[in-house]
Amino acid sequence: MRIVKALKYGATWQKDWNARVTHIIVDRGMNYNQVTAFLKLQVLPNNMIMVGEGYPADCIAYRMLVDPTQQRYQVAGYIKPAVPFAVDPAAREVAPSASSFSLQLKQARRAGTRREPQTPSRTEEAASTPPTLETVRRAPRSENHAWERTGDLIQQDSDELDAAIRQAKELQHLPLEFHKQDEDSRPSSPAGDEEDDEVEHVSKKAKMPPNPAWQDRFQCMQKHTSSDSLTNPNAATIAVLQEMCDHYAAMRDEWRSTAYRRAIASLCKENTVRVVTKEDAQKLPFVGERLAEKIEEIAFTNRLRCLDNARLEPNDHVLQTFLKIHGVGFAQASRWVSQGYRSLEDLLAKANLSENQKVGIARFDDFNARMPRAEVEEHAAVVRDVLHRIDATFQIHIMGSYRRGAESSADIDLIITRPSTSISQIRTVIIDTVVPKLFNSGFLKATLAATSRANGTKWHGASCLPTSKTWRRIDFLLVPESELGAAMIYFTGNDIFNRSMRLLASKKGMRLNQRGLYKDVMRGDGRPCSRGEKLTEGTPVAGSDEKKIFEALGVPWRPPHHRIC
DNA sequence: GCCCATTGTCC
DNA sequence: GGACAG
DNA sequence: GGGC
Repeated sequence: MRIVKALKYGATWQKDWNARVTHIIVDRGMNYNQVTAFLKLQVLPNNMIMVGEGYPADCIAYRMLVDPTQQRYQVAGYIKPAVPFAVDPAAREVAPSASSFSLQLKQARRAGTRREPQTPSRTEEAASTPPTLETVRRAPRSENHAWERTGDLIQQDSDELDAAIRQAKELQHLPLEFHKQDEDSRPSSPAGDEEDDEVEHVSKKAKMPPNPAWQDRFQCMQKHTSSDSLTNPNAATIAVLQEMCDHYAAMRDEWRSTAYRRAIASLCKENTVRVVTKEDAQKLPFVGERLAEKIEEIAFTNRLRCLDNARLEPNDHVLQTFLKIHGVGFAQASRWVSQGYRSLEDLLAKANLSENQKVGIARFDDFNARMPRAEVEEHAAVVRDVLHRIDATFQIHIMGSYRRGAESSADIDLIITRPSTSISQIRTVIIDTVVPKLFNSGFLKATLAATSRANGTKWHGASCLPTSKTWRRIDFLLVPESELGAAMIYFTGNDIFNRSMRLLASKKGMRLNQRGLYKDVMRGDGRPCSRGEKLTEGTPVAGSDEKKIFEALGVPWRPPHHRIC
């Protein structure tokens, strides 16, 4: 990552030891002797600049070549050559012969995100002492170079280097290693968390008052709408955190991204006062020390330095495109990228694709488009017509974002059920009759995941209205009456709300899935309610009625449009 | 140092 | 059994 | 990244 970044700002990267080399950037953890041994040198040539790994980052931050002789860039074991030559003005030019190669720091290409150079994004310590070239004192560049004296050009060990490059490329989607030092450099302050202690006490004593405090931090306990966004005094902070969240999501750092999402949710709830200090921020659930510092930084400076850095990350548009193909996840997308495929056309021509992926590519634009509510209803009506022509007691419920009240939806989620009818009977009708009929009428266009005859409950595919040519993703969930409530919770979502409900259930020794709520679940690690593989399925508590499931879980009822987390 | 939801289907 | 989806 |  550091190499890629430095290249973007105008550095050149020499893969062998040659006359163009001006700086040697040494990884933290390596010392001077290791470097010279690796380069097969007795001693570093006087004209060579050897600095620690933080140097390029600082140069980028300050938009200049900072003084490489500063203490913070010193490599362990390196004794600065006793230079002080008579300071000849000409000699103060930076490496004249080399500068023409690489030493002009250039602007990053993405111009939109840049700002004034005098506010470098570093810690206070660094910011207060902008390094300056004026202090640089070095010997004039010698004519006979060290590598010439040592005889042969060094046969660079390109295997090792290649391995490092491959590794760097593989690591580039991962967390922002680059910013670690930024975040760690701040001394942590003792934070007041007495409130939290009390919360823990309650749960540890295993007393279960009607609504113990420890439950309050679950997403499903709070009502959330999309509406209360612009009135929140923390809206600006939330927006910045959201962008970080999106960034980590794009990097496929699931846990960091959900951490941000949870913190954002807490901040959304705090809609009366503006959270400014990190002490206050840390009192919010899901906000720890580091997020609290970030919130404070945003409140004071209206921006976040590590987000500025994140924006510079080369986001791989090819990867992002591949990820939008139905049936393609991060594993496959990165495999294709590393195989050199650069476009959907490449994939069609060269990659071997699963059937679903073929559909996903052929209907790439269709599946990535959203449809208005009215169209969702039309699709459901087509299915309902066919179903009712067979048996009018079948019921269809439109679920998903539609039920949550969204103005547009990415797909159509339908629950199909019928009173006093077993799941296998429902399945037979749907798979043997309804689906074939819908294919014949031209409504259904493709099957992406068909339910197995034995015990399946879902059917995924694509549908298209006669008045349109855009294929839509459509899902059927086949549900017996006795499980309708649980299925509705499951299929209404959103995903965060579901996970929160299920997590809460497991904390209470129960289990929630699309079939029902179960109690007395024993899990493998001996602790009945926290985690681990379950040993017993548990006994059913509720399933047919959404409200009863909420009730049994101790969650205040929330209509679908308040389940947006 | 581990967990962070759970299940069905595809391959 | 991992990847992917919902 | 937070909670335990």
